[in-house]
Amino acid sequence: MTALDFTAVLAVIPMSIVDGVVAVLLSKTGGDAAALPTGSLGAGETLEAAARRILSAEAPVAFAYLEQLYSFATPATGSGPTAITIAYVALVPGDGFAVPLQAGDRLALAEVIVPWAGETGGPVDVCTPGGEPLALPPGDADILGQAMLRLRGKLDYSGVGFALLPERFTLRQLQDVHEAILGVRLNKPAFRRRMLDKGWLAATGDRETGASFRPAELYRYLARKGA
Amino acid sequence: MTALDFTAVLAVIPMSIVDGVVAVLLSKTGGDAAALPTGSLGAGETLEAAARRILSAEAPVAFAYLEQLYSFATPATGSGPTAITIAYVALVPGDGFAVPLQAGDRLALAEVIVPWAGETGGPVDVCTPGGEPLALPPGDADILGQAMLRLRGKLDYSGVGFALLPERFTLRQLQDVHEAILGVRLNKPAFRRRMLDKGWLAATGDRETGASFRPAELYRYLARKGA
DNA sequence: CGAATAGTGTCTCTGAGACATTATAGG
DNA sequence: CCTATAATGTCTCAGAGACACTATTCG
Repeated sequence: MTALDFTAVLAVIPMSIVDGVVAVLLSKTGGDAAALPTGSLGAGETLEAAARRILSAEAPVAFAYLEQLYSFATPATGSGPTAITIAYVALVPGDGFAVPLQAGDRLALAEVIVPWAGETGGPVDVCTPGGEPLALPPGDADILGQAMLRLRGKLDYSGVGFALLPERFTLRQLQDVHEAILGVRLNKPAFRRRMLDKGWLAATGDRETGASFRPAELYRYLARKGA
Repeated sequence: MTALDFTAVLAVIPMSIVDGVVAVLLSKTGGDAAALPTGSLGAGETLEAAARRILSAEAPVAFAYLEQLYSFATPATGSGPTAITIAYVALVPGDGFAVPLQAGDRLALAEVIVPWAGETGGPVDVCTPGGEPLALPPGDADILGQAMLRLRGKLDYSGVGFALLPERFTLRQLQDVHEAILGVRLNKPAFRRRMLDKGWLAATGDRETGASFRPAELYRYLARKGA
């Protein structure tokens, strides 16, 4: 068997929590159409380095936690060579989507609607913050569904949730992240106990400001391996 | 950025449970050295089809459940192009390793030794059934570690364990699979309750034969989506 | 009947949901 | 004092570990 040549494409999924729901940054491709940001792998580049470079070019967020999702081969269509696409999830903390969205109009903020419960799996829908459905290229809805499935599965044993929060956060913010990803409402006392019992959190002693009610305490995430 | 050309390699990890421990089939590369079976992606081939073809060529087992594991780019070393390697896990049921091992001497049966507990992650060691350590190419121990991590993580919510068992099996065999993958001993009554409560199993009414003691009932796995 | 393993009943402990109660900020 | 939310105490229930016990097959 001889080694054939292929093109290598990376698809990056910039994800964050915006207004209490899971949101992604998409490249505008038309009026009500958008697509995942993509780019080509460079020679001598690792996959993660390429994903980070493409994210900076297409959706320049200040910081993101990257995790490889899935790879697939798109068989050659007539002329061109077969393309290998490697999908990466980029978890953006806090309100990191605000800056790239203001910087230009190439990007579209999209809300992710998960039409299945638990860890069933399958494609998801996306719409604008106003509720208008967005059209995606074939395959992108499945990739986004895989990303949601991965997030739901890793949420309560791996600390991916903290990649979506700022350095210091309240337990209510942490619960909002979990509820947005899981798509269910959680019990507050039980959630607090479970999080604190894991030993991943350190109280800072400081409290949030600007609230017109009792301010919540701010916590830090004690980084563990495996994100 | 122009699209560059890369070579695409698939690495397949044939895994099974042999004598109560996790075992892999490796290609012999020397006296005490072995490597994961690999092959090139063909034009117009999907990744899973290529992995299945390579498995048939390198380690011809009768049946295997395939699952994509991870992809990485090996930067070009001087002359050749950058290689993209996509790793697949092939779960082989029952004693499916027996036939390919007898068919030739290109293959080595190796036992996987996991030096970390739980879902810590990291490279693993391999040795012959006799206990002799086997040398692996750089990176292969990490890929095998990722495979073990994936198996441990998916074991109790996804039914991957059943891909390592024959069509009909006893609850003791199922428990042996779980104990081999998790590397811990499990409580029998609790394990039985948990498995039966999931609703994934159907009793066949038949019992195993050949035992010199009370024969156990045989169960079937009620296939669910997501393997 | 003895040996070996299959399969079950029961106690206990832990973790989580539900609900009520107390605490603390601004207006 | 009122309101809204933070934070906690307590009851209850479900799931799992531990352990002992019964059941069934072969020799």
